[in-house]
Amino acid sequence: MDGGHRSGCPINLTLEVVGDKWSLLIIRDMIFGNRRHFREMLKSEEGISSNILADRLKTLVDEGIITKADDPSHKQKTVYSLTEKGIELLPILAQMAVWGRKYLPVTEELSIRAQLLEEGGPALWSEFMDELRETHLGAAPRNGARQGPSVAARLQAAYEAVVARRGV
Amino acid sequence: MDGGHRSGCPINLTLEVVGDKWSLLIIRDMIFGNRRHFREMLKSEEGISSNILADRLKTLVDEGIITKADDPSHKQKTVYSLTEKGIELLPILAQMAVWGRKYLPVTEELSIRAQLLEEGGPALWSEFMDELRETHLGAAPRNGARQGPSVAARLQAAYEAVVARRGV
DNA sequence: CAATACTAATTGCATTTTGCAACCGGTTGC
DNA sequence: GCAACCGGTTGCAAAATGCAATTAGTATTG
Repeated sequence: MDGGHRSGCPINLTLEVVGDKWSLLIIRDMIFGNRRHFREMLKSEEGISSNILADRLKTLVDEGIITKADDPSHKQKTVYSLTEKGIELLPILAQMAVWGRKYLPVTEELSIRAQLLEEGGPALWSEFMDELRETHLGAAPRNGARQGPSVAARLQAAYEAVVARRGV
Repeated sequence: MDGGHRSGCPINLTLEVVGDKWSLLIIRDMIFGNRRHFREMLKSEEGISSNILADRLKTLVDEGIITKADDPSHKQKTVYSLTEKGIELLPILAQMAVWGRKYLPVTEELSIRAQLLEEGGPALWSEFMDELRETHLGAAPRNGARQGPSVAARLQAAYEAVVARRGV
């Protein structure tokens, strides 16, 4: 009747899908690190192991959060892309970043992106999500899209500036 | 050196603390259901078992997200309260509720609160968090506090109206 | 054209976490 | 005095996780 769900509460259902220690980190790497291939994701900051990564990618595909396709440039490569459902996880990640930055022992270089995202607020998240729709869904740039460097590029530049200032 | 953390990324650190299937449900019940005692929390919609509940409450206390105190009205009762750190998890829950309501098979009576929270936006979340500071931290009402029924009361009334309309 | 490195995973196995049900000593209200 | 309630604890089975080695096929390099 209910597909084996514990309850029909939206928070509970969300936790049933992404309430583990790895799924949202994979989404984070896809969104902020533009990682699209298995080997790239395997090099996550936190050291995910290959069996867990393979399992989570399968689950995320089944849940409609990402899609999987052959990479035309390399017969053995697989490209993973975010769906609209996956792109809209960004506000959850953003709020987690706000909370983590405020209350947990973050490192400066890994939280500079979170700081910019917090300062930019929902307007910046929205701009970023539009970029992700272009990158992952092949959507056309939205009307009135901002000129200049993309949100992804600005976040990356800020990260690299911190790394450069503080040394490798 | 780093207290055993996988990385200093704010999203990762947040997931290390609340990245499981139960912790945020306990917080949800404390925030939206005003559940403060062990036996109340045990009756969660999803059926948490007592050993898991005891374990998670201990962890949440250790992490500074909730506090534990004797209930003066009953020698054997323990009252759990949210800390400021715990209250500020509300935006994460709210975003999860938005996403879950949009993409997962929620039930109407369990998502009406999420709908009101989404419509009210960050301003309503902020008002709700101020109420929680009064209830859990003994804070004074903020200046210019809204008159009339509290956010908690409004959410509860909306829930009960749906239940009444649709039958038990 | 053979050696090497890279691709997305899979396998086996040990450890950890979860879930279930029964149980516990003490307290409270009737 | 007794049933219901209090916050847990215990024992045990099942599931999830973590690690290291391995796989079969593909691309690059000398």
